[in-house]
Amino acid sequence: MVHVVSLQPSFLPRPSPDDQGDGDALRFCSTCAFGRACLGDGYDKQALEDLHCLVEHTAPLHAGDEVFRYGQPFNAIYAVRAGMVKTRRIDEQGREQILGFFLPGELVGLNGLYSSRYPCDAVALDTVTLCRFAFPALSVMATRLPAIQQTLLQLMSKDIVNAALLAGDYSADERLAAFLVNLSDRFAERGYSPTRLYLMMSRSDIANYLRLAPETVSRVLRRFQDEALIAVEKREVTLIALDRLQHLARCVLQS
Amino acid sequence: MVHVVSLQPSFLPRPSPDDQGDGDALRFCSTCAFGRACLGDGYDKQALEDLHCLVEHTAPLHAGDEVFRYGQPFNAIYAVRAGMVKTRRIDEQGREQILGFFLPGELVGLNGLYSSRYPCDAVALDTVTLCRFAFPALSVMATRLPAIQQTLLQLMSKDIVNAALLAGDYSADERLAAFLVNLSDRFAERGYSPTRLYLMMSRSDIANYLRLAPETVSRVLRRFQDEALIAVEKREVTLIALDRLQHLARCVLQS
DNA sequence: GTGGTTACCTGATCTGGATCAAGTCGCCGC
DNA sequence: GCGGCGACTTGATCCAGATCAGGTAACCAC
Repeated sequence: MVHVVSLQPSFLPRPSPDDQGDGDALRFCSTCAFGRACLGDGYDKQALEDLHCLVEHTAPLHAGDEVFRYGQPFNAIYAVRAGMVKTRRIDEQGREQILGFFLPGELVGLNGLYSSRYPCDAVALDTVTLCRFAFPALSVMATRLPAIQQTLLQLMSKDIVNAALLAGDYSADERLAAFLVNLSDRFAERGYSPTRLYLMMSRSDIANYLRLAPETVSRVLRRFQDEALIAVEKREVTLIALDRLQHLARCVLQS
Repeated sequence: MVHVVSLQPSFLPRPSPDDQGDGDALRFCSTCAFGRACLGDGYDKQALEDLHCLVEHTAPLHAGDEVFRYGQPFNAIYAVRAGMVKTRRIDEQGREQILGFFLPGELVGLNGLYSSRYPCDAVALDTVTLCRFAFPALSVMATRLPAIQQTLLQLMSKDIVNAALLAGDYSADERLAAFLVNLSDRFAERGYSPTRLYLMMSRSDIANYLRLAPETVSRVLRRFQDEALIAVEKREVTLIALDRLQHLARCVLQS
């Protein structure tokens, strides 16, 4: 398997002397989807230790590297530690369909559980580091640590709801506004600025994800800028009138 | 809560003398999403008994009745026993968005887990009977009976994959072909004919679900019939050239 | 029967966004 | 500097599917 990443178990000693066993683990884990579970807010010691043994930190991936690939056996899910990941499906005509973008703290790969093969590729958009949670080990652990089961079920449920959002028939304006507001929310959740977004992905990726043409994305961004909703500087977007954007996006995002 | 259905616990005596405690339970359960678990292929007796106590059979709903409603607290998922259910979301403009159709044996309501409120309405399309699995009781049981946890996770994972399918930018022909092939597959899975489909839902519902105009659905069905792919008689559709339909749908359905 | 209602079909027109076709800008290599 | 390349923008044209506007047929109430 050419694209399997090299893994470094988190319980091995690390070079840097100032990290207590795990670099910026505390800072990261507190914003991670599994945060509550990993940090062990009052869970039983043994299970927690097992969970920490289960997690492996991957060596950094670089832009274009694959986390996993369509059709590979599903054997792990990944939490993004740093950088951004996109998932995509290539259909029989060779057309790419982008399914989602994943920020630090978010979980990639849950959709592989059904069919026990990954139903899409996951690709690093820049330099990315990940936490790897092996399956079925994690699922076994979930039976012992109900908080983990709960987290898994909730995250998947959330993905179902989110997937349904983009499926609606919305206008280009609504889609793009929803995209920006959603990113803003997710950045904010993880402790980043909700108004200054750096879009790691290309315009074509955005367009593809929103099922629009790249030209349309350009034009709508332009118009949003003309209407003083946002300021665009290459891939850096500043949300100026978040309220008006939210209003535009309200139909898409209400959930 | 006006719309809560009346429930009849399955372990109470039933009127009909010829059913062994649960009517056509065996026939139904063998095709249900939880089938393996409920029929207890080699699971521990106690857990199985608990599961059967957990399940409640609802009194029949009639066309238009609601199984659950947007915003209600999430407290159960439902397996369809007979009839068909649709889920829908009404957005702020009052526009209806149909999220899915559910056949006998399929599970409705999993998307309520995240947020612990149902994110959509579920409505009976005809006379419908259901099995009700209470939450969080079911989730507690899942920690004791790993097969149930596995089933839950897989079903949700499947929903994620499915939701992504309709989100692609496909032509009206591709969408409708995929819709018919998908229904055919699901009917076949549950032991119904894969070629003679009775579409319980209206043309508008189909159109809405596929993000098309009702007129477009009419026209495409007409064309499919002219091209001898299908035969349409009101709501009864016969798939004549399933292979050609599958070919049309291949980009949408490959998963 | 009549009138009303609901579901569906079909033709004519319109339009949002795709597609086609040049651009511009920044960046890297040399 | 210059040429090439990839990401992005901008304008002109096109088209799949939406919308509009009548239809028909089945069904129910009275």
